[in-house]
Amino acid sequence: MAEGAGGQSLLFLTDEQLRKGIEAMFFAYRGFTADPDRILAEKSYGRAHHRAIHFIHRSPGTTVNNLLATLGVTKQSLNRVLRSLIEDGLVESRVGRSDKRERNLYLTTTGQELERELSDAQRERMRAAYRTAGPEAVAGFRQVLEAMMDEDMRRQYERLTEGGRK
Amino acid sequence: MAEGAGGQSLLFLTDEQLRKGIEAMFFAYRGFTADPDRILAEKSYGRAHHRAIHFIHRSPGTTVNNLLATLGVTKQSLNRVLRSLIEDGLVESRVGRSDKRERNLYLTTTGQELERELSDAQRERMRAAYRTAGPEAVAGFRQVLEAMMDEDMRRQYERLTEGGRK
DNA sequence: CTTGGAATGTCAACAAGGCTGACATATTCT
DNA sequence: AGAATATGTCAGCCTTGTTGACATTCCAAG
Repeated sequence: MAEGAGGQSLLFLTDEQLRKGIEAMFFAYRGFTADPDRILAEKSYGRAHHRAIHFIHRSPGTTVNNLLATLGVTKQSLNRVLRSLIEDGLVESRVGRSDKRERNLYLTTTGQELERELSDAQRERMRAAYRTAGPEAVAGFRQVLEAMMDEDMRRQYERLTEGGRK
Repeated sequence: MAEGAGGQSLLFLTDEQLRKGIEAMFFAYRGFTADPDRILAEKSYGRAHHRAIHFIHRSPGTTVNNLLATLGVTKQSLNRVLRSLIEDGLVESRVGRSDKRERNLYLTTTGQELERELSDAQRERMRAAYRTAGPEAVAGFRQVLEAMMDEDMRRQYERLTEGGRK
């Protein structure tokens, strides 16, 4: 039953299986953001701030335009978040060296501290999930997620993970 | 190097691996919601409407309180969304049979059509990802997602997937 | 029967964080 | 010199989350 031409079972492609995957994504993403959200709420920041901090940490010196592309929001939206982070002394914006129109973004010491706190919390949940599921499951997890991305996002993602710091 | 007491490699639990998983979740979730978002934008609905429609479809006759617990929002927030769906004739709200304080929620024919359109789009991307990654990867994907949920969410999730329609 | 509590709905106000459009400024490229 | 680029900013709008207050309706305990 439901055997493909190559004799391989395609039961994992039924609507029922796909629906389970969809609902798993929904609930898991809530868990994924829950811990940072709690920390951020105390400091009256939101997810938008977290995302900005995360990617500035990942690519220190990145420009505003780069960040816009990674986050997929408008400059007005990002600017609001960025302005508050700069005012609060978590992010530093330096005029570009070669091209003075650009602003290079860096985390300050305070910014790095918050980044640490947030990513520790998020990593801790991830680590627990990984440990529970085991290495083979983790490999599959990443494969499916990568296949689920849009082309542009996959490029962003690969640029980050391959070219990332060692 | 990095071998546990049982001789099993723990390299998949390094901060680097965890960070990749975190970023994969971020980008994949964008892809996950992209197709429904496009359809919803045309009809001037948002993700909140999609979520309500999805879970009413999954559990026809569910009460408002049930839906609140599943979605994790306040009744006021849900009520706004629900009201517009009822006004537009996508959702029907019937007074409860045994307990008349409760409202039982159902999709109308029109509501079912939109649900179909949305879930077709979302399933299509899921199917493509599943097919690319293969059945073993899918099993791992689900395992990690389930391990990532909060207790309450996992209960919600299991109640849905186990007790769900056949 | 009355009263307390539960479930629901509604109104108002507010905030975060998306969006668009328009415009200013500085800088670089042609 | 003029066009294009990168950024910032102002104003206004939308969705979707929040809290607080209050009305209604119904069930169940006293």
